Amino acid sequence: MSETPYRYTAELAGQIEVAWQDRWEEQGTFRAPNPAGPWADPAGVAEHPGGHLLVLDMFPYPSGAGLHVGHPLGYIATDVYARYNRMLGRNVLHCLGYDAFGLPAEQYAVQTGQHPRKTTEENITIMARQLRRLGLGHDDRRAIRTIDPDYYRWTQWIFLQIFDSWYDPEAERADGGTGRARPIAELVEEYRGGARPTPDGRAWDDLSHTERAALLDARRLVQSVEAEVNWCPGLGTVLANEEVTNEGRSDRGNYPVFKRNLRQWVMRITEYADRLADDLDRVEWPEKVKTMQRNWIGRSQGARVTFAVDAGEGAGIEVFTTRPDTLFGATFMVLAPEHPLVETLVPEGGWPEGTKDAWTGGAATPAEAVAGYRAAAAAKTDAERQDEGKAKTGVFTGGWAVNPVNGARVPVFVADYVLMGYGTGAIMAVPAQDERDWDFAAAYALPVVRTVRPPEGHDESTAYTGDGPAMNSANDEVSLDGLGVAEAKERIIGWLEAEGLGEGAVTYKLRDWLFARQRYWGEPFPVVFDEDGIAHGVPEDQLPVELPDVPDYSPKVYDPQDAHSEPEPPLARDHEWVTVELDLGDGRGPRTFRRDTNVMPQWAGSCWYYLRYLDPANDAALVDPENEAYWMGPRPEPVAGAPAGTRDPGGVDLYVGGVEHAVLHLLYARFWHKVLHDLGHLASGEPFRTYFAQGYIQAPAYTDARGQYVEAGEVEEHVDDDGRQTFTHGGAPVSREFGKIGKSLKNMVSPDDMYAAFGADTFRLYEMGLGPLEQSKPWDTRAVVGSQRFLQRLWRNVVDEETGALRVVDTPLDDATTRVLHRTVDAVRTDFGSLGFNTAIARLTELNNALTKLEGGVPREAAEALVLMVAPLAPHIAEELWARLGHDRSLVYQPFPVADPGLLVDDTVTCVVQIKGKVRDRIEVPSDIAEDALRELALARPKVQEATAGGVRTVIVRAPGLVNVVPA
RNA sequence: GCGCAAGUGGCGGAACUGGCAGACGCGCCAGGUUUAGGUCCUGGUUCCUUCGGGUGUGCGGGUUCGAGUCCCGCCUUGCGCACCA
Repeated sequence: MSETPYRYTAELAGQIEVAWQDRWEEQGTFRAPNPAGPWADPAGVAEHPGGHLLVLDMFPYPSGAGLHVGHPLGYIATDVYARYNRMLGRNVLHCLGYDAFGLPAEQYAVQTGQHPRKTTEENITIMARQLRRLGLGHDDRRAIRTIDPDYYRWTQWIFLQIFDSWYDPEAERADGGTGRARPIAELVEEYRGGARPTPDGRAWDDLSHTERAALLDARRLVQSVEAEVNWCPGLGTVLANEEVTNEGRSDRGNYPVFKRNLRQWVMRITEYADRLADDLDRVEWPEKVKTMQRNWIGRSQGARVTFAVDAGEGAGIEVFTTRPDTLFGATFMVLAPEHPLVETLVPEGGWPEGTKDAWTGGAATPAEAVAGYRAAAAAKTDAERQDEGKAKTGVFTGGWAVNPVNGARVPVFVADYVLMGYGTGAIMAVPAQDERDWDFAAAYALPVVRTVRPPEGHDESTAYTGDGPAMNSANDEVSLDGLGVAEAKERIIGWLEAEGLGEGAVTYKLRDWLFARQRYWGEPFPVVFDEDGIAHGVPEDQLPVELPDVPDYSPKVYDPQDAHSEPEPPLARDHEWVTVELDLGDGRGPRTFRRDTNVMPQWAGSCWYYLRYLDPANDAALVDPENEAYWMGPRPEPVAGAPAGTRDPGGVDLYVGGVEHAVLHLLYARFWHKVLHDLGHLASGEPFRTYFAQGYIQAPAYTDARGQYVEAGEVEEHVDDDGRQTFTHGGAPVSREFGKIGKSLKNMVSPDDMYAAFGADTFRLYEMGLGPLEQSKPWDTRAVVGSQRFLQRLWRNVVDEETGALRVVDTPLDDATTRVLHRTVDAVRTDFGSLGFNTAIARLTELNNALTKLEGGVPREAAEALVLMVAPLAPHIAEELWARLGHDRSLVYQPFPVADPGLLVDDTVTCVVQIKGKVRDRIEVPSDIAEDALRELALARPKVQEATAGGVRTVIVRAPGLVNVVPA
């Protein structure tokens, strides 16, 4: 029998933790009242005079491997923040659901031969157990799952809202801007009423069924387009641009991706490019993430200019340029190899007059040269094109164009440094002011005309891309000479527009969002096709379109290198499901349709889950508007750092998650949110007002002599004679590195092990105490014991380890401890409010240690305050101690301790006396000492006297803490 | 190549607007408790030192009475972008 049966061991911690988790669940402790909807509880809402707070974690994906110790970091942080805010009297909504559709689950299911629903649900069960054991204060009623028909019914509903919308760039918005999504029905009304003429002028009612559909489909925010897409044979599906890595491989699975022209569904996110870029000013996000989104959107301002072509009539080559001011320096043109005009430019027969040898690529005719170059370019992936470095290659097309500003004949080249996917796929080349064009000009002996005067000392063998006065830039009608870049741009655009040669223009790097996947495990499209191939949304009252339980859910995958394979969705194999009789409610009665066999990408479910959290049981709307306005509506004040005059867009109060979703999820969700806002479904204009990018926990991983990872748990550590650490695995030396926790580095550490060895509270405290939340930090299981010691001391300050009796005393706190207590309260409040949990823990540790050293037991006042302050971090032990201290209600809604400002300053402070900036002496002085008095006191000190024997040059006094004496 | 972060003890990290560098924790050292080990408790722990002090926040300069903090130039690491016209 142990002498300390009431010691706070991992075992006791476990008992306490599970008991409180049960109690919280039974009592619905963390259920946040809603103002409206099926769970309307206005009285409950009114009980929170402190207002409301919506705290959100990134939607977790239930992986088959279970959680590792890196996963809970953000969940713990938001839980601490949420619990702290509950104690401030706020109505806090915090919950967690599961993003459970998607590729990994499907891949896993295919591998194991089990249905993805089965494996997914098993994974959710495991993860839910692991998370529950952490003691997160989640509203358990709101744990939604994307794979549930009650959920994806609304995913499909949102899809239909977007499908049935068009973007009206002229429409005014409530926020004063122009451009917003409107229901397609309004477009129909405009056509029908004549407010908007049809392209050929016929009346709407005279158009055929298919003609009308074509007109509307061209305007919808979801469109089926024939476009160059990313085809991934290894996954058997097409992918969005955002899902393809820089190396031209799939984000998931790392398979090769090929460019293919295919007809596919896209969401017209490009219509929102400006707003997605501009509204970043209105949210509080890490600047890094805002920059990533801005780069991805890639907005650039410039002009479109048309160059007439020698050969054919009309057409001409349209280029986009950000430097229209340099038009006079355009000495040649370049088209992307895929550019459709290339063929029309190539003359029959041999090389035209003026062709230089370097331009021909050694071919006998332009046709041969161009065909050869295009074939070679087509055979390369984007990655291969880039791998070849910056060396410029290309061939002359044999065609000539005319520079519209000076009539100069300029040769037209094809070169793969111009990309078909950006701008118009054609450029005017201005070697003097563009490095790439300079390189090309140098390689192909093309002329260079400087049109911006470089500064003194500029290397004449390079392009000059900076600002400066224009030169060589005048014709009979317009002169830019002497103007700076900005003014020159403005003037030339004015002239181009007046002459009908071009116009100011904006282009974006952002492409429309390819939305369909030829896989099984996702939301089916709520779309059917009629006998004319026209797409119709499934009527709302017939949602959800349930994912059928097909016998063969494996996607048709191919050799990953087989670029010419074709996507084949698994749903297409279920002929019974594909063919359906429906009444669309359009007065034509039930008819036979063919279902769309694509499924939505994984992002679909995670684009709006935070909205469903607000009202998960609502079957009349995706969220009751009053609930959305309450939890997410705009706040009176804009976020910190927003430009003057900014209106708050609303959104989640705190969103915590990894930065890996900086462009994908965060951009898609903003897009959907804005569409729903435009259509009047949401009061908020942004989903995430404040986003905090957390760091990762890294764990040691070990490689053997061959560079292979070995199981980290089997590695032995040694210290050699020099005190250096060495590591061995099975006797053989291995080397250590730190990396992402997971199977591939064989360095998995499970929270389950931490629960067993220390308890959840210790684990929580350790993760929060490691360092700043935004930083990546190494995991060290051996150091966890420090957090356990803290809780053991806390426990011992309240409970006798031998008898289990209460140890606190009902004597008043001494003055010094009172001041320590109040200073701790003050510091901890500041730290909790700014997610500074590591420093909060340091302060609590100091207080705890101070109480430990008190003679004669810990006064109740201090013990209770400490328990309350520890509660957000280590809620179970805090609840247990609170109960043992005689309280019969949970401390979750207890007011957080308040510091008395009068107790934050001491009566006396230690003043530092410096001589020439070096600390030489200290004096105890009253904290309200006057400057002059302090100066006298300092100058009278023997050490100062000694140092200033030769006189005093100056004395700096910063009462009451510092005096710096500078001897002459 | 361009852009953005960050470099502080053996380790993770503290340090508000320039004002006692190293809070708190791990590890390590010493002492106490214990038959012993572990636990727990107390103290110590930048480096050098002739024990007076000197030195010290990636490197080199600068501003200042005073610099981890501000300025200039480098180095290293991490992240993002990378022919985007």
